[in-house]
Amino acid sequence: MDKTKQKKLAAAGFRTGDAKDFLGLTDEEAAFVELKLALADFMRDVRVEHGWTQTHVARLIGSSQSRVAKMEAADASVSIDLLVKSLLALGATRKQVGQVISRAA
Amino acid sequence: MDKTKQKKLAAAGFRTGDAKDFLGLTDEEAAFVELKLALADFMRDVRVEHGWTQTHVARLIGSSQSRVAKMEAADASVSIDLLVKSLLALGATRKQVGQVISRAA
DNA sequence: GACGCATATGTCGTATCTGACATATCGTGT
DNA sequence: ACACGATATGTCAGATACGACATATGCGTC
Repeated sequence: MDKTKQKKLAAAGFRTGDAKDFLGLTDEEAAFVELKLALADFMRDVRVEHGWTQTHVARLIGSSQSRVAKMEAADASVSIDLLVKSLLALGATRKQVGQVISRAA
Repeated sequence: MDKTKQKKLAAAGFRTGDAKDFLGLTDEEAAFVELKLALADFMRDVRVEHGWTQTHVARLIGSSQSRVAKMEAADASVSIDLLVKSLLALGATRKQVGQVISRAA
């Protein structure tokens, strides 16, 4: 597993290296986490491409800078609902969201 | 708006015909609801194609029949997280989920 | 190395989602 | 008309996600 992904999975609430994950992380769970990471990355891409700060994005979507940071980090406390709603609020289309999810890691 | 979609939007917690919706339902909100409806429909398709009852699906995903019914109805109380997790647990792939979301209504 | 700005992390009270249960409605066979 | 399996709807206590705030870390510029 490459280091970047490992770091992100860790941030998402899964620690690589302890027994539970290697033994118990099912295919669905892995797919779910990667799907969430893809949305989080896309969220950051959209923001950076517009040259926006996290604080500005927070204003646009009616949230706070800290939550935006957690969204981009795919923190365990952020839902896919929030990511999708936020992306749509930032101007992404439903089609784009679907494509981001479809794309293989 | 066709009657079927109208009924579903209503079930999803939006009542057509009152002022708030026609005045205040933004494009993002509409896109979000339709995205959720697409997942709900897909959930039903997967179940029916396998010839499963809602009770059986509930067992497979560790939930209850009533929640499965609400998922398929895109009830306001079900999250996209739950829909996606459930679909993955039923054997749908991340790619399929993305395609369902991408597809236009 | 102090300042300013952007991003990350921790915590908290409240709001929303969850599975479960009860119960209602539908559909179909007898 | 009745029974019965499947699906829908209402409700609730506990679980989880939310925005907000405080604070920490990074990172250029002076």
